[in-house]
Amino acid sequence: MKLVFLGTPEFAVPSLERTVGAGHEVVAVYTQPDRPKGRGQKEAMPPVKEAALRLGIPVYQPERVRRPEVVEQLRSMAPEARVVVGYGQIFSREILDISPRGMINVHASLLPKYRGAAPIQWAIARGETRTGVTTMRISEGLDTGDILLKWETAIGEEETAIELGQRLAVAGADLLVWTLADFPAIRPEPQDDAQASYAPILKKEDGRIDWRLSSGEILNRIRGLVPWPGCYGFLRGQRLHIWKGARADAERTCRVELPPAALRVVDRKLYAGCGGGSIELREVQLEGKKRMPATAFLNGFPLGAEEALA
RNA sequence: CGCGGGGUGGAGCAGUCUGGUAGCUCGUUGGGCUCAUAACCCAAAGGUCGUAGGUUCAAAUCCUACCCCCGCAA
Repeated sequence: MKLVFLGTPEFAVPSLERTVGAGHEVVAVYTQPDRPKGRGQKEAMPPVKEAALRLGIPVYQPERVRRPEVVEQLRSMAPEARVVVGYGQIFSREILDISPRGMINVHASLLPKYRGAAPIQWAIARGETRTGVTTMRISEGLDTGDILLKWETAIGEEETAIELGQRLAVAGADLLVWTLADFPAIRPEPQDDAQASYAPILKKEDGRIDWRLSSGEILNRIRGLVPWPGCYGFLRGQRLHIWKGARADAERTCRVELPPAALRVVDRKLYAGCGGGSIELREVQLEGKKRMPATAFLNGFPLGAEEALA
């Protein structure tokens, strides 16, 4: 099938690679423009662009896809369908109608659950035990299009958003190839809006831990919000990232009871109080420092008796 | 030239402003104590103080250049 691929992040790379691998003719890849990135503000190309260059596919990086000349360019390519995986720009009606089979999207959740920009992270952060990937036809709403295929999987108890993201990227790529192969036979199914939930784009502030939450809720956030924004509190005015936590009673029968946000060292382990109980902080990172095991952190940062996070 | 912090025995840090014997916590090794121990006591090993140059009687510390790591921001 003659296709145009639109995507940007790491998550979209397997979809692009497998689509090509399945024998489809990807005539062009659209992705976000190179942006100054990271420390030093160096220009960096999106992961999908790197993959496309590797595969020898022409890359287009319009500042705005909705501009008339870009729409015209897309139309002139006359693709049978267009595949969208995390492109990062909103499409106009005009664009949606260009190809006969429309635009096919891969979304990292079981729609209509977790519509939006960060379905993987929020599924974990909210304590879901199952999730999946969905292919759908893009409509004008936010992830509201008719569903084509779904694939479901369990979320591991210790699985992080990074790990789940990698799994779902591959699963999504497979599902996409299936969808393209069976396209004429698939009956698009409208989403049940009553069942919908949202996974809004993550903000730095989403990582700030509310220590009144239960230990389970906090641990879910720690797993779900990696690698960004991560979960954090403030210790003596400095940001302290919590990269890895564990149930306080995981290995021992003694529970450590602390008031919310209080920090305490027991048996060389670092505990933080939360709503009803506490969690063990396994891996932390003080602002400007490297991430390190809590034991290493404690060696160079002796904690007072009344220390607490804010 | 986006803002900022940092590179000191195996790990995490102090010491740098006010040059002059390299220190702390932990780990490691040996020994002791103990029914026992990740606990406690004693002892030991282990560092060209990121790299290169400069200033100085003397540089981890002051000056110059470079390399690497990290937080913010995007």
